[in-house]
Amino acid sequence: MVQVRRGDVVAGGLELLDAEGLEALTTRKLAAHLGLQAGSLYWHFPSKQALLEAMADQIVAGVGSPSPGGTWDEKLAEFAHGLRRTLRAHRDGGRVVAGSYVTEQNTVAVSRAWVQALRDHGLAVRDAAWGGFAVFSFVLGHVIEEQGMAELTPEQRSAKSGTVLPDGDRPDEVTAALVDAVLADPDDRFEFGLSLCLDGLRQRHTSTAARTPDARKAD
Amino acid sequence: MVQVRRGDVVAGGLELLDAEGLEALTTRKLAAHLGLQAGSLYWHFPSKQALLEAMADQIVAGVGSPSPGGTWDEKLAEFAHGLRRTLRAHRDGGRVVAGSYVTEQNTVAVSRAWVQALRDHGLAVRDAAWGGFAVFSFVLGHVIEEQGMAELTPEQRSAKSGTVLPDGDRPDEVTAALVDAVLADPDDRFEFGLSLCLDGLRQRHTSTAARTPDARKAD
DNA sequence: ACCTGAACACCGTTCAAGT
DNA sequence: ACCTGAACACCGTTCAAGT
Repeated sequence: MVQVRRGDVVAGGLELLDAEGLEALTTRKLAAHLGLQAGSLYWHFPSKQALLEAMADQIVAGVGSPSPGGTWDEKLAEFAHGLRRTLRAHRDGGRVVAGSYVTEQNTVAVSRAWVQALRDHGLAVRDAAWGGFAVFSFVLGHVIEEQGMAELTPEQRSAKSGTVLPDGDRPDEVTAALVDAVLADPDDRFEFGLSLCLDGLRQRHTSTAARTPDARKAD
Repeated sequence: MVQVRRGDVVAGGLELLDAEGLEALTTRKLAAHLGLQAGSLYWHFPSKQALLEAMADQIVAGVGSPSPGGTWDEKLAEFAHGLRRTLRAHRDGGRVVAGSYVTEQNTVAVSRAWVQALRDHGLAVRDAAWGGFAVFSFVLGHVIEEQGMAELTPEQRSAKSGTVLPDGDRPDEVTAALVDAVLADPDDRFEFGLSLCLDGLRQRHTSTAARTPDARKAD
C-alpha cells in the first residue's frame, strides 16, 4: 500500500524496541509492524546489524545540539546529561548503541558539534576530543548498568540484592556501602561519576593553563 | 561419555565465544562443542540468558584480587586495569558483561574485595563504593568501544574513518582532533579517561579530609 | 524503485523417555 | 543425576518474480 522508506524502517524499529525490548526485536516482527513481508527489509538494509546501527545512530542524534552560552565544563555536563537522556529514552538504548560501533552521519555530526562547542568555550581541542570520548564511555557504561538493573523483575531484584547481604543480620561496613550504592538513586550515582570526570578535566585544564599561560591566544 | 558439569558448560561457552564471537555463540553449537545434544544444556541452565550471565560472572572474576601494598588511588587504578584486561581477554567480553546485569557470586565477591581494599587504604567507604561503580562504568563503556572498533574489518575501518573527514583535503582543527582521538592508541585514551576519574576522586578525598580532618581516626 | 512468495539453513526451548 | 531424540515455533537471509 503505502511505500516505506529507510527512515520509516528505522522509526518502526525504535517503536518495536520500546514496545518489546531488544531480544524481541525481530526482522520479521518489524516487517509485519510496517505491513511488509519478512524479506522486504533487505531492500532497505543489507542486514539486521545495519538496521541496528542506523537505529543506534538515530538514538545518538537525540543528544541534540549544545546550547549557546556558558563555560566548557557546563557544555560537557550538558552533553553527558543529553546522552544519558537519549539513551534512556529507548528501552535497551544503551545496549543498542553498545552493540554497534557507530560512525554514521548523525553520530559524527554530534561529535563534531560538541567538541567544537567545548573548544569554543575555552577547552584545548585535544582535551575536548579525549575528554568527550571519556565522558561518552562513562555515560554508556552507566546507562547500560541502569537499564540492566531496571529490567530485572521485582522477584529477581530482591533475590539479587539478597545475594549481596551476608548470612548474619548485621552487615559489615563494606557490604552496607555496596547495598547503598546499588539501591541509591541512579541520578545521584550518575552525578557522582560525572563530577569525577569534570573535576579531573578542570584540574588538568588549570594545570595546562598554568604551564602555558598564553596557549589560548596562540591558536 | 564423560559427564559435563555446570562449570564445563561455562568454560566451553567462553571457548566458543573466543573462537567465533557473540553472534555465533549458539546453544546448539555449544552443545555440539561439548559433545552433547541440543537440548542437554537446559539441564544445567534454565535459559541461554542464564548461561550468558554465568559467563559474564566468570569474566568479571578475572579481575583478580587487590595486591597488598600501596595507596587507595593505586588500588583503584589496579582495579581499572584488571577489569579492562579481563574484559579484553575474551572476544566481545564487554558486550557479554554489558548484556547481563551481573549479581552472581564472583561479581559480588570481587566488588566486596576491592571496595574493602580501597577503604583499608584510606578512602572513605562511601567514596570507595561509588567511585568503584563510576570506574566500572567507565571501563565497561571504554572496552565496548574498543572492541567494537577492533572488530570492524579493515575495509569498514577505512570506510568509516573516511566518514569523519570532510570534503576538502585540509581538515579543520576539530575534525583533526576527532580523527586523532579515534585513531589513537586505545591504551592512551584509556589512561586519559581513568586519570580524570582518579584526579576527581583525589580532589574530593582531599577536600573531604580538609573539612573533617580526623575522619580517618574516627572509625 | 519497492515489494511478494516461497524457500533455506538455521535458532532457543520443551519434554517424554532413556541410563 | 545427566542425557537423548524428536518435536515446536520461531529466526535471518536470499532471490526470482511481480508492479
